[in-house]
Amino acid sequence: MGPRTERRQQHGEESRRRILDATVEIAAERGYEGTSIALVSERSGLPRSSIYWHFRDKDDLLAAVIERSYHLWRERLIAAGSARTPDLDRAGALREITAAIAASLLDQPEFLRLGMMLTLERRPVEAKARELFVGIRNEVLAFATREFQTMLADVSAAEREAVARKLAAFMLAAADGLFLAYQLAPDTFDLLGQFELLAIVVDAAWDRLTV
Amino acid sequence: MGPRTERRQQHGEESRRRILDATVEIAAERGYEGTSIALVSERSGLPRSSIYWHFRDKDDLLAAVIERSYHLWRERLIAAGSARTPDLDRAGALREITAAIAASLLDQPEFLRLGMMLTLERRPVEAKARELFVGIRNEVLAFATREFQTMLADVSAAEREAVARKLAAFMLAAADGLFLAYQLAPDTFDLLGQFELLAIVVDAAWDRLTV
DNA sequence: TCCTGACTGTACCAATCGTTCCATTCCGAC
DNA sequence: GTCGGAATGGAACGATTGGTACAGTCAGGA
Repeated sequence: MGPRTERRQQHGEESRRRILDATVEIAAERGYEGTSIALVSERSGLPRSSIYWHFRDKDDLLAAVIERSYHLWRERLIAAGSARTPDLDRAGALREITAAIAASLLDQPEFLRLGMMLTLERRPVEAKARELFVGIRNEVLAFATREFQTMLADVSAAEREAVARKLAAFMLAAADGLFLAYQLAPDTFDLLGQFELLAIVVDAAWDRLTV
Repeated sequence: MGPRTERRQQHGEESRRRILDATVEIAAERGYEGTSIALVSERSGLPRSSIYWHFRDKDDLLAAVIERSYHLWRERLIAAGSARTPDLDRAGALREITAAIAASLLDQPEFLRLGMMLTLERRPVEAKARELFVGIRNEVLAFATREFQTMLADVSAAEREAVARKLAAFMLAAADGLFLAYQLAPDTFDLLGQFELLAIVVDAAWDRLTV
């Protein structure tokens, strides 16, 4: 890998990035079937043939978009969640977590938008992109479950995992729902306030499930 | 309207129903753009021209589908929610409500599936179908808010409406999220258990918001 | 028997779909 | 300058898209 390939790759990567930028924008607006290669070409300024040079086919392109938007969202979430106040009580910790999720979703909404669309769109030939999202989603759920388990020190080991899993699944699903409601009416839906309520609600459920 | 028109209308209504049946099935699977007239024709067994005889265009067809699936779901929800146990405490009442919602969604999932897809799909030319769903959704929210207000007798009138609206918005959004998670993994997601948890959670939030 | 209006069947339209092909351009290495 | 691979440009492909036009079928009323 001399400097030659580096420069060439820089040029190629730049085009690839522009294609992905255009695609994520379109796909988050119009779903899988609504994302046409012609529109991607038009909005990225690159010819159709370039798209097929960088990606095998449409399915491959959409999968790449999911992957990249996931990583962008994940970085944003980690950035928002890293500044944790030490020695916080459970309610406070939950409030910080939900605030971080809300911030990451406001900043990088494309990943979840796209993932939800792929969740709902059940085409006969299952798209690679959908499978990718399902896998990522399961990882996130497993991560949240582990986090909750460490916060459940006072519960017997037997029921700890079950409670943690149930709470994590609920919290993730509820966060999805709040995001969706926000997509429906961004001007009137109080996303941040609802995420605060989510923290309160999970905290309360904690008591009721473990007593 | 003599017997002649009746018979003819019966025939026509039958065709119209078959078209709507096929469309709702396809649209709930593939979204707006994925719903092609050719596929609707094939699955309903009626020629394309009949579809255009019954509906002005694709947009009109989709709007009709939304409307009918909403009414079907609504009937199912009312049926599930009408058998309310008298003199139940708040927690019990909430559990009955969430159970009714869960049952209606399991029985008539198409309405919410379709509505969510239209919520996420933001095409430049806003479809009539989407506006219809937004309107229905606002009605449901208003209804839930009113119901909650009557259950908030112990709260001062000033904050009663605000609290009821916030709780109703949260409950609806969370229900959407649970439904979505179930769509993602119907085999592993415990929809009924999660809806029970939703009842518990809203009951707990009630105390914390009104104290 | 003929008329009428609801519905069906066929053919057609321009536009767009995803994809392929291939000639051309670009640019660093030699 | 020449070579080679990365990348672009443009044309073309067969299939499918939503939509229109129109003739034909059918049943019931006059």
